[in-house]
Amino acid sequence: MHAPIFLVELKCSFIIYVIDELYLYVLVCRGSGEGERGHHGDEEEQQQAAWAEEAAGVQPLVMPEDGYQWKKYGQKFIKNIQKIRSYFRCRDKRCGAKKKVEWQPGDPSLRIVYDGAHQHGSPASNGGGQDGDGAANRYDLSTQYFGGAGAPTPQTR
DNA sequence: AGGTTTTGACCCTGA
DNA sequence: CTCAGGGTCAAAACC
Repeated sequence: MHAPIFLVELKCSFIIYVIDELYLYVLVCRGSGEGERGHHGDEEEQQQAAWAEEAAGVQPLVMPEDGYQWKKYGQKFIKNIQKIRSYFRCRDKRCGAKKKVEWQPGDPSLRIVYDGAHQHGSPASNGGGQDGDGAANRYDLSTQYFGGAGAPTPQTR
């Protein structure tokens, strides 16, 4: 049923499947695009980064930018699929667009599900806009994994 | 001081 | 009717 009706390749790193008008699946495959990370910060940061890397598979997971600005409002470990899912919502209140990003610890691929359509133009492609900052929302998912799923979100309800 | 992100708890839906 | 899973909200901490 969910047959991709559209396929786009981005920089050989991203493959986007448009399943529906409102749903978009993105698979991030880190094959040749090796990002350098020789960052030296505090000891704690290094330690956490190391743990995060180890947990995430030694590869940094960064949410691909799509020109929109998102605000994270939740994260959960979906044990059914053994993946961590983060919930994002468009910064624009007028816009009811939502976004779910899920990834598997130790797996460099991401799956992004767009829910709903934006009611405004892309801030990044706005010629005379005010913001136009599409590179602002960089979510390092690997660190999030460390914080959110270190203990598979007990969620003892 | 303001805004954003993170974490935990609560609520709702489906099986 | 009960249990489990998923999603959202709210408060606290950090930048």
